[in-house]
Amino acid sequence: MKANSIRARVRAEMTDEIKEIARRHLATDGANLSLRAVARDLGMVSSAIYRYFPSRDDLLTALILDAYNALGETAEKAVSAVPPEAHASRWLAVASAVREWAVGHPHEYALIYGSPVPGYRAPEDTVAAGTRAVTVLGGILQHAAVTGTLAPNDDPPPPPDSAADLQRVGSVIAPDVPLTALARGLSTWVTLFGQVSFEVFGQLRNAIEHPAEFFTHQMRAQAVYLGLSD
Amino acid sequence: MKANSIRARVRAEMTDEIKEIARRHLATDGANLSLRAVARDLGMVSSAIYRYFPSRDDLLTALILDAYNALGETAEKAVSAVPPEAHASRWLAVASAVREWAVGHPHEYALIYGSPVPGYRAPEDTVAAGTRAVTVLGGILQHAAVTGTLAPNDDPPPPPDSAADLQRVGSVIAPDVPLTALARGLSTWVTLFGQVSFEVFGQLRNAIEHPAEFFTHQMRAQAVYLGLSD
DNA sequence: TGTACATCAGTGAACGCGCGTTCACTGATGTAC
DNA sequence: TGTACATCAGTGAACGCGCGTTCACTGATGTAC
Repeated sequence: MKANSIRARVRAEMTDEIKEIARRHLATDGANLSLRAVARDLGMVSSAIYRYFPSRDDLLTALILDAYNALGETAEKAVSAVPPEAHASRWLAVASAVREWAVGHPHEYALIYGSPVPGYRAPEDTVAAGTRAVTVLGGILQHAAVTGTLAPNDDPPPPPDSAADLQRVGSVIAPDVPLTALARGLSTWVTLFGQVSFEVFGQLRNAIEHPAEFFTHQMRAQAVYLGLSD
Repeated sequence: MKANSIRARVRAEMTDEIKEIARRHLATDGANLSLRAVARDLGMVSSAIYRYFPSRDDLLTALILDAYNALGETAEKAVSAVPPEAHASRWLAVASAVREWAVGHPHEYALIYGSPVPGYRAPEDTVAAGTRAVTVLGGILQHAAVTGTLAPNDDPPPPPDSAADLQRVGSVIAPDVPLTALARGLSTWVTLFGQVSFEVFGQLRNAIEHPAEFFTHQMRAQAVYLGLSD
């Protein structure tokens, strides 16, 4: 039993090491990661990897899952470091944490928010992990709504199909947030990732030379747009 | 001379056909497109392609350039179909055109707005082609500003570095638009592409089931945010 | 207008390489009695 | 506690494949006199 758990621990460490090296290879190979190259860096023969991952795609799936969870955890940690009533600051903390993680892990970010890998179909559990981060924003809006500090807006109501979509999304993570505020929430969420993608993917080159400052300024404006304050 | 131009025309047609087939291959291979597969589909031997493109990377560059220009042209056409004073409608037309092009050409969209291709460095002329689309939004804002119909906002002024960035960007395409409006413009631009990327890259799956309607609603809100009206 | 020559498109073989995955194997580590 | 057996990690060879690029070539098309 004890001996068995040692074996299990070694196995877990080895699995982590494989993923760690594979992550490093994302920088050079992108999503068409080479198992053999990873094995080479590990000093093993390529077939040895099959003791840990049944195929290349499974290794990729593990990396994707890890990336979603790392980003989700980052967002959760960032939000919990700010008092719950400081809604605007909470939002700013989440947004900055997302950006910093992405800038610090550009290839992992590309894996989950970049072009889909052709021929690769993400399993269900990655989808679940992918919702951790949005849920954090939902929580902020919900808290602001129930404490009566969410500034109202006079946007026109969303059209019926969108209203249904928003209702469904909101019912899980932010049931007390009005539809028009939810719409703004999603818009802001999209803006956050649009901003991060533009920066990480190099779309701001020759335009914005101080992306961090610009980002903060834009996200502060989004806090106002969302109706959040401290 | 005349005979020469026939040869030139045939050559141009062949070049187009290669690119056309290569574009089709983007769907299955993504950015690591196979020259040999393209040649196979053309019914030629793989080395024949080298008569038209000096290397695989040059073919890729041509595709990227074409994609930027196709998107830019789409945006320019969309805007010119709406009267210049109808600023909100012009914006909506541009946004919808961008989305429709992206949804209709998802792999070309991924090529220019997705994850950067590892090891590939885009030449300068692609950067220039990449600005065609934003320039259209700049033109709308500029027209609204000079005709005095751009609704003012009371945003705080951007911090110094961002102000300089915005100044530089704006001086070319929208010199009479105030800085805070430029900041909103960029934010909206980012939101547009964030929204499109989320849809095309499948990030909205299991959330927004009617993306077209949702998109229009969001872009209408952005028109208000920008201070545009008809 | 007719002919000699130059240009060009496309061929086919070859180079050297890397890839994912399978399989029978060795030897070490853990388990059961 | 000691031994026979089962489990497991890692090896090394092999399979069948695809890739980008080069090169000497053939034959058709265009150019110059």
